[in-house]
Amino acid sequence: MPATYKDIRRLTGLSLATISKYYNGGNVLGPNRELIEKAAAQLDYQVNNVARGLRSRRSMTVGVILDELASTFNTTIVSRIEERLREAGYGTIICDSRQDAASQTDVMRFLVGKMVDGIVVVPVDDDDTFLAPARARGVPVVAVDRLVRGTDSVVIDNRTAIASAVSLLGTVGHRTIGLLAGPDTTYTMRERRAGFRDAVQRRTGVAPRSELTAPEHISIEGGYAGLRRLMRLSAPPTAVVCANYDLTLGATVALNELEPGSRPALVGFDNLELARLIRPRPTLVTQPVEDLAMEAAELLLQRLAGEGPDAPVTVMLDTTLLVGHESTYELRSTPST
Amino acid sequence: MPATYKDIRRLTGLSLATISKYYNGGNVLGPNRELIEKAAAQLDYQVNNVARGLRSRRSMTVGVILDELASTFNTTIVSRIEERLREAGYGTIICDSRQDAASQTDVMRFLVGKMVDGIVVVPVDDDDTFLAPARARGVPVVAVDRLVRGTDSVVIDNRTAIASAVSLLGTVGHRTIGLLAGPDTTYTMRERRAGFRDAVQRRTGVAPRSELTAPEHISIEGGYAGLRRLMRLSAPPTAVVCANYDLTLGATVALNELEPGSRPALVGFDNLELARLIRPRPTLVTQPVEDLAMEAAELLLQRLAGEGPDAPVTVMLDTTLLVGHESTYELRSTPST
DNA sequence: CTGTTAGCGCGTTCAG
DNA sequence: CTGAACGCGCTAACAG
Repeated sequence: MPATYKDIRRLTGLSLATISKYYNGGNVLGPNRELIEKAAAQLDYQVNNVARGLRSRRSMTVGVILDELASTFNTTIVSRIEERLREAGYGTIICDSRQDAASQTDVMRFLVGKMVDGIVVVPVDDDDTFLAPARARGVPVVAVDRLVRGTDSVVIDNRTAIASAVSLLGTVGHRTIGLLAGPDTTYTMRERRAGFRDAVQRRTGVAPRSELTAPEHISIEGGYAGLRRLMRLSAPPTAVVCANYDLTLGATVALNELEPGSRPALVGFDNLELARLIRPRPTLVTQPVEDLAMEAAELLLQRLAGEGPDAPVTVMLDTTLLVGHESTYELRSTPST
Repeated sequence: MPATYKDIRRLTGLSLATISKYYNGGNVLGPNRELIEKAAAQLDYQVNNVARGLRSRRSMTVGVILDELASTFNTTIVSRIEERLREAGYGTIICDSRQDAASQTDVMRFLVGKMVDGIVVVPVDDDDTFLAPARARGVPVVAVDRLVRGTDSVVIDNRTAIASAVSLLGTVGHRTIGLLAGPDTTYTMRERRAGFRDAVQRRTGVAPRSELTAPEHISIEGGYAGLRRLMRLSAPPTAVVCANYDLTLGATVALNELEPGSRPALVGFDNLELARLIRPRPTLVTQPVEDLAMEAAELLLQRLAGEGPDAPVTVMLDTTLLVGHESTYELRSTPST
């Protein structure tokens, strides 16, 4: 049975209002402060945030909905967001929608029912109807890694990211470049594929053959199967760009099974942990994942404080092309004579 | 401004008590049920869980404290626990203690202040004083992957896990076996190292030289550096057991940089995702991570329901030794003549 | 600066 | 089975 203001009142003789003020940064006389502090220590008192939430209409919790918890990208996002929000006193309720739209809808209702003050979401697809409960309640939502119309969004510049990879490969002589990317059902993949096609078109004057950009399942196995598929084409690519971490991982495994001489150059996406150790160092499109998370957290905190512009904000961050150490050789196209 | 019972009363003419009963599984007449349902739909009514929590003294949220969010092991744990608890109506507040004891203490206070009904924790080390706030409040705690005295714990049989790896290696002729493990500051690593020493002692009659079991930093880089260190010994091991996923990953990278003929046999820990693709398939000690999570969730739900034995429960699960496909060759010791 | 008073939205008595 | 009344712990007016 936790202690309450009443217990403190009993021990100090002060009124509830004074005690409340003490706990809410109001002005309380020195002697009274000490009285309260002593009583609180003795009672092991802790503010009841539930009662406080009922009164103030703020639960001091936010919801984070992830399309998939088991991904490095997302855990980094959550970790940073949680850290920043906790600093500000918010608890982070996490929900994994497991790439399932129906489950995402359930989770949204669940969170709104839990009276969260705000929501960060990495949506499973482009259908934003699941946001309805939050919108109806006026609960602020920040989308991460997806551009959602009518909602604050924090994304990376996907087109430029992929274009820079294509550009680098083109510079070192590659003419036939393949892309390993997921289906066009998400913003991210659509942008990356579009960025790829545009970049190739600009460089060569023609769009890449569709078999060079066919969608794969977004997974390690998808990357593995995808690279093998590309290399079996009648005119296989001499270089491959991967549009995602898992695809990069799978493609790397497949690559290592090929004869050294017949391996295409590879530009991967985002796998920083391993990148430091694998030799030759792979060339990578690197997302500023932590910045993405920080921007999302700050944006949400702003909304929670009732600040920020009236219109939805879109924050777009730049990626970095991390060129592999011994990549001059690695990236060079094998002469096609 | 969300709707309340009062709004429903206005639309139905029923009393607050009846409406409350409807939402709490009580007996309400058919016609009245329909009335309430219609009004609720019209008002887009949702129960205010904060108010409910104040009254019922249950916030219907639990806290999960992780020593590190950015680990596959932990994300799997969280994902499953979150799923199970949400089914039961509980929200999961996640907190990353980032391997820092002080931060772990902060987080515990934070969660208790948030009035969580229970806590699941993967502690950073053996010091359990951080549990004090939960104990003082009678908040049930379940420890995962660590044995905590006086607290419900769900762990794996670490000693047997490592012993089975040593046993397999011994069977195929290895006499000098190295271990890559972290320092003895956590239960897990202590058990695994002890299991290793015991198993080697049983097989050979003597304990392994300490340089064969020296602690490494638990990370990909630690595994990388550790394997290289072992191979530089005057009498290097012909086989190496890794006591953790990251160490396995790093050791694998280092292994691939060695001359094929001089590579030790490797038994890894837990890296299921990659294991399906890497050839030859590595031999792995596999933890039942999902079961671990489920047991923890069920145990906590039991405690939340006020059930279960009076004394703390320890659940110990078995691991599986997943023998690599082409491992008969891989695991065989190179004749040392 | 402090105390008094009146709820926040809901669950739970107890009568009826 | 239903309704009226009270209070969970705290905050937000007001008075003083």
